[in-house]
Amino acid sequence: MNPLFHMLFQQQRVLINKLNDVLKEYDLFHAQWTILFVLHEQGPMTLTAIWKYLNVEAPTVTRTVARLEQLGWVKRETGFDKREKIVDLTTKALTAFPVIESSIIQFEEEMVKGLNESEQQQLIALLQKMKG
Amino acid sequence: MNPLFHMLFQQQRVLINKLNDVLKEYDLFHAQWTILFVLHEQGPMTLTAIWKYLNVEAPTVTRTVARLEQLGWVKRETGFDKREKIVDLTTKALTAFPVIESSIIQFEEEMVKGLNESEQQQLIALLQKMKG
DNA sequence: GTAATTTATTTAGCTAGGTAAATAATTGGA
DNA sequence: TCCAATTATTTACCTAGCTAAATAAATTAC
Repeated sequence: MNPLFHMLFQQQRVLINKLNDVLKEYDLFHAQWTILFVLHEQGPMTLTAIWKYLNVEAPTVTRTVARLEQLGWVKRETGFDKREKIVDLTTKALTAFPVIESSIIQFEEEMVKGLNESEQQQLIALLQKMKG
Repeated sequence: MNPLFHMLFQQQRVLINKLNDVLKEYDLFHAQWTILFVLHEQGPMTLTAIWKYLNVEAPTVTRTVARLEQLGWVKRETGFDKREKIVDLTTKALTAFPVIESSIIQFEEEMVKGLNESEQQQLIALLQKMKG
């Protein structure tokens, strides 16, 4: 196995586990947080808008949004087009958001503190270049 | 969300999907192939040796090895220490290995062809550095 | 205006990661 | 020696990707 690929896999798994660990305090998992983050950034979105934005498949988003609704982070309403469901943050989510976000930012800074600004840019550029 | 993290996540998902696509021809998934690869490299191993080597949790390996056994790629035998199971490749796996491996090598080369040797080294080094 | 096609979402079922706890065999200590 | 602790594996059950196919609503073509 190409050592670069192996490293990407390991790195990503470690990152997800650490992220989940930070989010544990708020009873969230990383994919759930990602959706809350996107909704906070973009405002109410349809399911299709979410999965296209995140570049994952529709059923994955359906499931995670359903879970977020159960947990009270999100509400779903049928749109004018009755096929689509519009997803929006609840007040619970809006209230909790800044606190969670600051935890995440702190974590992210901790994670990349081994790299200076230029190295981060370089890493992003190299990853982009690999996207053959 | 930190753009670097976001990119790592996307990259890894794209990579796994493409890998699975290559392996489809052989009725394998990437995690299954990884275990076959390790066994080919290291010879017969206990489950514990495998999950420590791959740096994943034991139940994940138990499940995947069980599936590989069902599919006839691998056999399990109890060791001298009756707690441990020793996993080994079947003749089917040994026969198919070179063919699959060459597909994978070709795929890997295709994937990194946007990067020259020094860029690959650089990328590995930067990822390593992030491992805070 | 109705039938065919497209689009949005969901359901079912697979792989693959994780944790927590159960079981069985081995090892160590009093 | 025998009981306690450790170790190897498994089971049960989460999250989170994926594909394929079902359903329902909207759009298009005739």
